[in-house]
Order: sequence, then structure tokens, then C-alpha cells
Amino acid sequence: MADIARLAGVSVSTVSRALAGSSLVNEATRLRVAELARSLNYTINVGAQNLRLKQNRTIAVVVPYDPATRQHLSDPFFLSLIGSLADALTDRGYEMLVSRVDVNRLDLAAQSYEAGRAAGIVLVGQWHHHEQLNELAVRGVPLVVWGAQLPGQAYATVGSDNVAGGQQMTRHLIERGARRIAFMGDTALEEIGQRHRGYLQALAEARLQADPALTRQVPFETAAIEHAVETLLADGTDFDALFCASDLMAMTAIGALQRLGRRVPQQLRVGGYDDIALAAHYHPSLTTVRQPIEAAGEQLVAALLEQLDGARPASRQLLTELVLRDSSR
Amino acid sequence: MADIARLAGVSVSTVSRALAGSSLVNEATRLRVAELARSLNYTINVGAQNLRLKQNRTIAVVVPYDPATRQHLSDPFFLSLIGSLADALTDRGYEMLVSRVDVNRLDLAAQSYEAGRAAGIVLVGQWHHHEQLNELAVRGVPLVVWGAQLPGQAYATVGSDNVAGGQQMTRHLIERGARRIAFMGDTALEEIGQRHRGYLQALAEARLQADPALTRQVPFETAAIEHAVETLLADGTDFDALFCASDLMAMTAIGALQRLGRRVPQQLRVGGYDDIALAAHYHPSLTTVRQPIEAAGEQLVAALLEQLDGARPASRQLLTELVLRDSSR
DNA sequence: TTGAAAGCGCTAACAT
DNA sequence: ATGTTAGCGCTTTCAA
Repeated sequence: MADIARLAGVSVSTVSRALAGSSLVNEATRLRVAELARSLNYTINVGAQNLRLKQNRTIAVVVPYDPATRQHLSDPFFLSLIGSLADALTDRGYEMLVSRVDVNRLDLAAQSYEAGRAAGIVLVGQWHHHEQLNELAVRGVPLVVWGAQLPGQAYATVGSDNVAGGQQMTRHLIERGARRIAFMGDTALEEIGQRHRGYLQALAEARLQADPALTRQVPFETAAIEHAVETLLADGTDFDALFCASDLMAMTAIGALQRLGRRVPQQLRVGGYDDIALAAHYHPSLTTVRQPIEAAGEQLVAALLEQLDGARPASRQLLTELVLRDSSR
Repeated sequence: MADIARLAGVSVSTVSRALAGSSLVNEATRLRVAELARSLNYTINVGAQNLRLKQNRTIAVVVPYDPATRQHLSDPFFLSLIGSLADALTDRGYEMLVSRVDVNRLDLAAQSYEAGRAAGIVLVGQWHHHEQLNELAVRGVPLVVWGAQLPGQAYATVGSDNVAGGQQMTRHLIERGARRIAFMGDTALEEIGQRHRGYLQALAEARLQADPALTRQVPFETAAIEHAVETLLADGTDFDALFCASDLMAMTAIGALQRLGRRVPQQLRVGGYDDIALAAHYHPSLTTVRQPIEAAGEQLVAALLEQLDGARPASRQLLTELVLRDSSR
């Protein structure tokens, strides 16, 4: 900026004003400065600008990861969510800082905020850490979490309506003639718990008995899913449909079922959750509950920016949509 | 920092030194300052620190996107690559700034570098923009690109050995008895072009005639892939195997083939490229060429950091591995 | 071992 | 319409 000032024969303040498009500066000088800036390939030093303005147009997107399972960023749904956040933030002129943080040290998620690196935090995935997140929010960290809405929650969440989603899928399977629907997923995770609640509600509506043996606690791990399928078949549990807590889980389960000689959907209807890109191209194509991922990114960003504008954290739920495909035909 | 100084009864310089672990500071003061910092939940303002030190521990990861097709960040391979970069950068104490940029304005990719936001750039995907990238490199922008190595290239690339990969898959299909192997992909993209070259080499090795009608120029778009499959079947082209330039393409193609009544692999063997997570769980599970994605992130980061240390840009190729699964059985 | 002071690149009163 | 000056939070000479 000093260089430009010298070359343009004005002071740095004028350059600053010219570049900022201030009306206080003569049109001719403005053009001269702009031209010079362009030819010198000048771009403003955002760090210095932020320092001075105490402003910040960077949002930290934090991905919790479990060091025990070494389960890194890999679920296509979360990966796509990051893509969608990148789009939403870019559109609004924000930059996106991505980091991963140990789920057991979620308080570290706030670091980039407290260090002045980021204006706010988007946490991709709630896990079991409701309490820790509440603490962050109480500390005043601008925070939005992708996940389920919980009672007594001081932070904002954006998530799909998991109860409704669980209900939609279960109703659909019942409509298709299923009477004994197995549910697979880790219900200790709030989002999954809510989907399970929807499942139970739909069963009750249809006056179907909910058999606890049909609910299988299964984490998001290939081996565990395959093992759960084997057990389900081996222990002689009677079931005619399977509702999996995510598409990835459903695809893995279908793979295992087919390897064990079961045909989907002829012998067994299967439903997933998420509607990841591949769900449509899987074979059989996967009936699933769509979580609107583009909207997810936008709403997460919108909810956060509202907080930055001083609004109280407000959660939002996105509508889910049942997507009918072959796996439940 | 001023607060800590006041509370500790020392100057800010001493606090700065204490926090930086300078040996110039009394052990007792150091501990007192550290304790105070912890209790105040203090974290250093990285922006100010960077400004002062003219250092920078942020790397910009830039994702080119095509505004025409509105094809955003969606291929699982690239998404996973971002995950892997996040891991590699975090491990080395760097932060990751993610942005997308119009493929037609790749020069903008350098902005975060020139604005002092980032110490260097990782570009995820080379597209057709060899020339533009060279310009950036010549301008002195520390830059690493995921893609193919090209003659006369001033920037560093990290990529898998696409020729070898194409060869591995083609040899394998030939070994399995295929004689007329169709190739599907956009060979104008350098990486795909090299895979195609490997394909041709393997055919030549086996003294098989390469029929141009078997090479189909198909972009990475669902509709185009499905259309290509339909055409391939409809125009009576004789082929007994299909090699797709990516797993996503292979899965989409298999879906289309099955919908049109062809059985994979019984009537037609299919191979993919990438080995995305889902390839193992697809049905039939997908024979593919693995691009080692964890290594990819690490090597991209390593190649970039070398440049930051003053080394000349050096490209690297990663070994591919043929992964045998059911789709080619 | 510590403190005072200058300056990283920028913006915004305040003065002209 | 422009320039002067102070200061954002930090590090580092230089002096004590």
C-alpha cells in the first residue's frame, strides 16, 4: 500500500480509502490508485485489515474425530456438508478454515475463535457432547452445530427433522407390507435416537408391536455393520425389512446381505438415511430419507451469521423427504 | 497479553517471551505467566503474530469448480482428498483455508497467497489449465497441484501413476479373458488421458487391436454416463469389458447396465479407478485401481512445505494398486 | 532477566 | 479531497 501511495503521489490513507471505495476520494485519484493496484498485482493484507478492524470474515468449520477408532473425515454425508458449507460461505464472502479436533477435547474447537482467527464456529457433528457444547455457548462462542435439537440447549443446531424422517421411512416400509422392521444404528447418538423415536412412533401408529430384538445398536464401522447383519441372520430373528441409520450403513448392510444370499428387495426391503449422491446409483438403488445438503450448508451459515449480528442462537430444522427407489420395491 | 502483563506485574515483552518459551525469562515468571494465561483462557492472536513475524502457518486448499456445469465439490474422491489434506496439515501444525474458485479464473487461486492469507496453495485438480498454473508458478507462488505430470511444467504435481494404473486395470481385464475392452472417460483431462495411454499400452502388449470405437469421451456427469452406456449398447458395439475413468463413473455405469438387463460381471466385467470407500461395499463390489488417498494428502503437503523451505518445486508420483473385487470376476 | 520502543500493514478519527 | 497520527496485538532489537 505504501508503494502504491508513493507511485500515485498520495498518502496511504488515500490509497486505503480509494481501495475501500470511499466517497471521500476524488474519482480521478481513485481510478489511478485502482489501476496501480491492479498492475502491481496488489491485494490487501487481510490479516492486517482484520487486526485493525477487529473484524473477521473467516469461519472455522470444525470436524470432530474419534482418535480411538481413528475415524477421520470419511462419511460422504459429512464430506458433502463441508462442500456445501464452502459454497455457502464463499457466496457470502467468508473464508472457511477447516480443522479437525479430538471429540474428547471439543473445548479446543473454540480456539480459533478465541485466538481471533475466526468469527465463529460451525461444528460438523454433535456426537455425545451436548454438555461441552453448552459450555462453549455459555462462554459466548458464536457456535452452530449440525445435529439434533435437545432440551436445554444453549447453542444453535441445524439438522433435519430426524423424528419425522424416521417416521417417513418406517411408514413407507409398513405400507410396502413390512411387519417386522429391524432398525440399525447407534441410538445413543441424538440424531439416531430421534430417528429411532420416529420409527417407534410409526410402528405404534400402525398398531405394530415394537420388538426390542429388532433394534440393533451398531456404530458406523464397516466391520460392526457386517457383523450385525450376520448376527441378525444367524440368531434367527424374524424380520422382513431393515431401516439403517445412514446410507453408508445401508449400502454396507445390503452388500453383506447379498453375500449371505439374501435378495434385496425381493426377500428384504432396506431403507437408508441421508440420500448421498451414490444412493441413486447403487444397485439396487437405495430408498432413503433425504437430508437437504445444500440447504444444510446455507442454514448453518445463516444461523451463525445471525449470531454474529447479535441475535440469540436460534436452531432450525430442515424438512426431510422420502426418496423412493428400488431397495424397498 | 496486556492483561496478563498487568496481572503478572511484568511487561508485555516478558509475557511474549514467556509464552514463546524463551530461555531469557526467569522460570518462576514463566510459570506465573503460563498459569495466568491458562486461567484467563488466553490464546495468542495468530493474525497479529503473523503480521509481526511475516510468517504464516496457513495453507490454502483451492478447489476449482466449473460454473457452467455448476459442478461443485461432490466427487467422493476429491472430498476425501480434502479430508486427507486436513489431517496432514493439522499434523504438521498448519491451518487449512478452503475455497473454491472458478476454473476459468485460476489466477485467483493465488490471491490468498498474495494477500498474505496463506503461505502456499494446494490446488485440488488440474483440469485443462496447465498454462495458467505455469504462470502462477513462474510468478513465484508456492503451489502444488493434484494431477498429472506434464512436460515443461514449472509447478509441482502430486498424483498417482496414471499410465501404470491404466495398464494394471487393462492387463487384469485381459487376463480375465476380455478381448474388447471399452474405455470411458474424458481423455482431454490429462490424468484420464494418461490412464487411457496405459490402457492402449496394455492392449498393445497383449497384441490386441485397439478399436477407436471402444473409447468413449464421457465427462463426469450422471446423465452423460448413462447416455454413453445406452449408446454403447444401442449402437451394437461389440465389447466384453468396460474400464471407467473413476469409481463414481463405474458405479453409475453399472447401475445403467443393470437397468438395461446386463449382468456384471457375468456378461460384462467392469473396472473403476480411485478406490473410494464405497467401492468395497458396492454390489457387485468394484474392482478398481487404488489411489492412495492418505499418502496423497501427506505428499501434497510435503511437496508444498519443501517449496516453502526454498526448494525447487518437485513433483511426485504415487504408486497405484490394483484392487480385485467382484465386478471383474 | 527485564522493560521501552519501534514497527508489521492497515483504517479512521481528526485536522486541514 | 487529502494528509497526519494513533493504534489493532504481537515480537524483537536495544538498553538497562
